[in-house]
Order: sequence, then structure tokens, then C-alpha cells
Amino acid sequence: MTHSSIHWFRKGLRLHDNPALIAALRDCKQLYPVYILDPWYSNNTNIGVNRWRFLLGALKDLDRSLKKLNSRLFVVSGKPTEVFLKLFEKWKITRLTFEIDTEPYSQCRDEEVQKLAKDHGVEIIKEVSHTLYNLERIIDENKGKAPLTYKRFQTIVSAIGPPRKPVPPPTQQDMQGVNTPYSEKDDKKYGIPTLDELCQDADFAGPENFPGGEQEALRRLDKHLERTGWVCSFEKPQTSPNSLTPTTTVLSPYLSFGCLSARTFWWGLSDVYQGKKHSQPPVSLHGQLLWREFFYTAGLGIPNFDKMEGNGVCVQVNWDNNPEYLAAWREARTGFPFIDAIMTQLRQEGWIHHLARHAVACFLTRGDLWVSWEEGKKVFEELLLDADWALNAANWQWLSASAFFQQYFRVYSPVAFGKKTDKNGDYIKKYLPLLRKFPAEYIYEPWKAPRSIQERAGCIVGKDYPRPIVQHETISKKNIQRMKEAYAKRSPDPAVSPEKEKGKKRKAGSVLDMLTKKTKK
DNA sequence: CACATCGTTGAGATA
DNA sequence: TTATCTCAACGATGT
Repeated sequence: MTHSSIHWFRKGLRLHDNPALIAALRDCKQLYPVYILDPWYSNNTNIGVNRWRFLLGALKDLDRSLKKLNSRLFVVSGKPTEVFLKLFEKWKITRLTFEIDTEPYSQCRDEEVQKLAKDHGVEIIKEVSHTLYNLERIIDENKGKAPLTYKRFQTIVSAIGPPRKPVPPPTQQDMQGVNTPYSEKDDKKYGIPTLDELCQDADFAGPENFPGGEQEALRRLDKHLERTGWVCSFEKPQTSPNSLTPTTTVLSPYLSFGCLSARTFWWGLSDVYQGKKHSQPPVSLHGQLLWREFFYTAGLGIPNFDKMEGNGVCVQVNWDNNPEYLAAWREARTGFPFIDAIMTQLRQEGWIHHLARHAVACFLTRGDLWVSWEEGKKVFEELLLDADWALNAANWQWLSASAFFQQYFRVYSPVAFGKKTDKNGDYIKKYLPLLRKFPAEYIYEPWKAPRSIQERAGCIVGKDYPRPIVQHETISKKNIQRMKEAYAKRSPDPAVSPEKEKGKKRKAGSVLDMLTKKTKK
């Protein structure tokens, strides 16, 4: 039995740990590696120039690697079902392989493609390789529901055991007898497009600090794994959101596009940990991969996970419709240098530290501007190289205290938070050079600087740099009360009787809390 | 069912 | 410098 296989790349833009690609090679005479530019994405999501560039880097790298195996990548534009309808016939395809993708659009897209394949007698092979685990299994083990706490999630996965080991990349030997028919003219027809062809504002691309591609991903992984002491002592909350160079691995864009396998990362860490004392989840590097897995599971198991309405775990909040505030935040002109510097780095470089994301997300939503997390999510989706459907939705809900995290009275200060790790404001000066002559004393709150100092710094607040968009001290207190109201209104379960509601209220009384606190002492 | 515990990463005061 | 407490008081989970 000999096959003509298409391996369909979507995420999973790599050769290592790609079990579906390996499956495509079994008893295979002709292999066609395909990437589809699906117009659904540009029609329904916002992808910024840096993200397009990262994708193109990843595709070029993939094509290079495939060519070393005497194959190549075929890039095709169009709706996947329409593309496959043509390709199945044209290439006499008997088998289609791909990596399982659990996002809602992907699931419905893949469903359609599978139907088409069945109608054309094309065999389908799909494999789990984007995540550490089969997420369906995690949900099953938790009685059909996505776990809602990290602890619970940990309990489930430790019962399942460690993730599967990564699969090696295909070798020359695996390619024996496998052929990819293509000619010179296919370069034009199936070549990788340019940035200009994909993206209106190709000229606005920032510095390419993190080039896309599997080779770069593996290089970056190795570089970090060599620092064994650093790996073993890694604790996420101890890393700085505002250092001039990243204090974390910045492997997230590579994981998001699948240039790097989460399992390869996981087992690489395990090798480093071996026999040494090391940090533990949730703060360790293994812990970071589990956060990703946790949120992917939530994205699969919770309907309408990327929206507030119809999302069963999300607190329903009366966010303001405030386009002016949203635009000021997005365009880095809130008047809070720490916030504006972060938003500038985000736009220019496509990556900001996780805690910097906390600061700006809290500021936009429950902390200060009272704009819906869904709006913030859209901006991150456009600008972050590591934008990832499930993680983006989950973290925005977390930071806006809409789900997973409920201690809404813990509010990040747009002035104080950054000072903890960058007293002099060097980070601010890097991204907002306008403010570079302000003395450290005023760099986080330039509006407080006396006029003479503003003049000496060559930057007048209200003219050259905006005045603060809100009065943080008063507005954040007011917003805590608004969050309290939103929680109090949490959709009362219609099945719950009024008596039960009363009982609930009594329980929440402060007398008990006082007592427990005293007995603790 | 009642209740205790706990939660990756708050700020600010105090010792 | 670092640890602990208060502010006010959340929901999910486990016993």
C-alpha cells in the first residue's frame, strides 16, 4: 500500500515532535507539505505587522528544512475546504495528516475538512502535539468539566503522569522512497508571500528581536537550558517586568506558532532538573507550561470562553463603552509613563513581560479605565507575537477579575508597581525617550514635577506629554466598589431558593472572619 | 451541608 | 533589607 499524503501545517510549524508529519511518511510515495493562508483569519481577527512577519519567518524556515529532506512547503491561499477539494484531485491524495487544534474556529474548520476527506476517500490521521496532554482526557478525568483552579488541574495531570516524550524529526532515512513532486514554476504558484502582500502597513514593522522559525526556537531553547542554575531557580514572580532585556525565555511566540514543541521544552527542563534541587509549579518553568495547558483546557471546556456574555465562568460586568480611553491606552498616551512605555514596547517589539501585561490589563479594566477586557484582548491579539486564543482570553479574564482570580481589591498601581524593579525608570526612558531628561524622582509621575523641572527636561506635561488620563488613587477605589457590585449581582441560580440566598449572605458576614483570624493567632 | 483553606506576581505601613 | 500585617472580603475546592 502506497500513499500520497498531504501534511497540513497550521500551528505546529516544525519538524521536531511532529507525530502527524511522521504518520504522513508511513508507506508514503508522495508527500505534499501544505500551509494554507486562510482568509478567515484576516476577516475575523486582527493580525499586526510583527505577527505576520513572524509567521513568514516560520514558514521560510520550514521550507528550508523541508528542502534539506528533498521536499518543500506548498503555500496556498483560500478557504481550506476549497483548497483541499482542488488538491485532493490534482495530487491524487489518499491521506491527510494534521495536528489537533482545540480552538473553536479550528475545530469547526477541521470538521468540515474531515467530511470532505471522507467523501473523497482520503484517510485522516490527526495527532496531539500542540499541547503536553490530550486535553479531552483532562476534561474527562475531571468529570467532564475543565478544572477552574491550577491546583485542581495539577491534581488531574499528576494522576495522568508526565507528558509523552517528543518524537524525533524525520530523517533522510524516513524519507527513503518518499518524493515531493514539484517544478520551478511551483515556486511562483506555491511560494511564500512577501510581507507587503499580506499586510497593509508592512513599513511599520519594528525591530525584529524575535525572528520566527523552528531553528531560532531550538537555538533559543538550548541557550536557556544551558543556564542550569537559572533554570533550576526560576520563579516567575521574581522576574522583572521592566528590565531593558527580557528576564524570561521569550519562547512563548515559538510555542504559540508551534515552532517549538511544548513537550520538547518540558523534557529539556526535566533533563536539567534531573538530580538537582529546583523550583516547582506554579512558579517554575515546568509550571509555566502547565499554565498554558490549564488555560488551553479551559478554552476547550468552557463555551464562549473568549467572550463575557454566555461565558459561564465570567463575572458579568457593566464595562463602559469608552472609545477615548481605549484609544489612549492602545496608543500609549494615558499619561502614566509606566503604562505608556509598556504599550510602546508591545507595539514596537511584539513582546512584553507577563507582569507588564498584568499592569496594563488591570489598568484598562478593573483598575482604572473600566473598559471591557474583550477590547484589551483584541489589542493583544493584534500586537503580541505570542498571541494565543486560549491564553489571551484566560489571562484577560484573570486580570480583570472576571474569572479564575477574584481578589479584585488587589489593584496594580501604574506608578508604584514599576518602581519595585526599576527605581530610576530606565525602562520608561528607553521606550519614551521624550521623558529621558526627567529626574528619577518624577519619572513615574511627571505631572508632579515643578514647571521649572519640566522646562529643563524639555517636556511640558499637557503639551508634549499627556496629563494622566485618570486620578488613579480615587478612581481605583471607586472601581473596587463597582467590582463588588458586579460580584454581588452574579447571576443567581434560578434553582436556588430565597432562603438559600439569605444563608449565603449570613455566611459572608464579617463576624466569622474576625473569629477565624483571632483563633489563627 | 458547613466551614476552612488557599490562591504564581498589590500597596502601604510597620517592625 | 526583609518579613509580616492590614486593607476588605472573592470563589473553588476539599474535608
